[in-house]
Amino acid sequence: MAGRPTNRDERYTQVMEALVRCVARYGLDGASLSQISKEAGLTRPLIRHHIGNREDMIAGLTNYVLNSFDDQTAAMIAALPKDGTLDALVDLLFSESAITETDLILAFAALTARASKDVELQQRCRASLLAFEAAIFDILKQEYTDADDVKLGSAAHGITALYFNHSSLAPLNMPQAWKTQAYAVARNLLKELDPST
Amino acid sequence: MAGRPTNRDERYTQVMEALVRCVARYGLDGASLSQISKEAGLTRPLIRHHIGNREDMIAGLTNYVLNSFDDQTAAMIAALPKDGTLDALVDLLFSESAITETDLILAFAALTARASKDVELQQRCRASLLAFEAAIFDILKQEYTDADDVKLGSAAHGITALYFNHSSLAPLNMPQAWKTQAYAVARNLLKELDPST
DNA sequence: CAATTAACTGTCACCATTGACAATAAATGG
DNA sequence: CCATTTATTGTCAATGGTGACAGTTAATTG
Repeated sequence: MAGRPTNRDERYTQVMEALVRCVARYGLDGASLSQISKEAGLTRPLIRHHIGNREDMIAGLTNYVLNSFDDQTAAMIAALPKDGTLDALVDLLFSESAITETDLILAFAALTARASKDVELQQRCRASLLAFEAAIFDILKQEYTDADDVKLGSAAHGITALYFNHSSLAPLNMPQAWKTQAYAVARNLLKELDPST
Repeated sequence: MAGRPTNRDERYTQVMEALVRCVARYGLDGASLSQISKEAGLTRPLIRHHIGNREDMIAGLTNYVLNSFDDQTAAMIAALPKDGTLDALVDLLFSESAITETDLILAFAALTARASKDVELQQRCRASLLAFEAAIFDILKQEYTDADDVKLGSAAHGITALYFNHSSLAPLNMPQAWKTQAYAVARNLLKELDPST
């Protein structure tokens, strides 16, 4: 006989989404559990019941952020069309509609800053980042099959850097001209790979 | 008649340097005043005597970080040699010896993340960042006097993004191959400006 | 040496946050 | 309708951090 059905998974993501927003704005230790629970629309004792104490929460956040980032990387590959791949890629990374994912990158950055004190965290963040860069590389490779791998690697690195920088500086609300420049530079990096020039 | 000579300036920078390190590792709210004072080699009541309460400290940090960043920008321009300017620039930004300044960029990033809630901070960070990018632009302009301003702007933007990304991800202790790629991409951006190709 | 000024230390009360637990309400199976 | 399981709420003691102040020591001038 089974009792009341659990909603742990639902509550879990509910809290994690709120936590990502809080961490993006206030840092890993900047928000109290009350603030977080308020952001999640829940009570403080309730999030404790479902997730645990603060330590458990940031452990959960780590998993959530890194998994989400990896999932996003995989989804990015899957979502690209057969033709016009590169334009679609640049749009995907630098369009305004990626606001939700901006908080994820900011939370990733917050974890990154702490990684200097936590070897395991350091390794996991590094792996996710390298996987992202490798994914970009694969996409470029698929488009420019006969290009030099070194050049492809450089382009992938540059685009990754532009993307992280673009997302990390989102809170500064940079002028439109600055944002469009990110587009332009990304395109320039790709253009240089084009064998027709 | 004057009493004991003041050492406020000395203590001030002493605390600020410690604070930059703490903020870089633990975030704006991640370190207690005791930790900070310990990092500075002082007692907690003493840093209060010289600087004030926590609010005063982060206000001081904001000024310190942004001023230091602006100073660094100015010093960067001044330090460049007459010939081989661009190689020197890339070395200056991406060499290993810039470890001290890495914490400054990380602190800058911490302030940036909070800027979404503080309009004045947002403006100041934005101004510093744009000034940095403009400084890079001027350096490039000086070297390639007859190049297109749009292309120069793109290159300046790209180098800035690479530099911030490189510094922000320093805690991840990325592999050497990754770091040298930052060099390579920066050089590629400059190479494209070269009229001889 | 006296006076003065400021650095430095010791200490304490206050308060927000946290962790924990008991009690209640809700939903499901038999 | 009962038993069971879990969500949800209410509440409280303990902890840690903060702010503040009184008191002490050190350095400099006349």
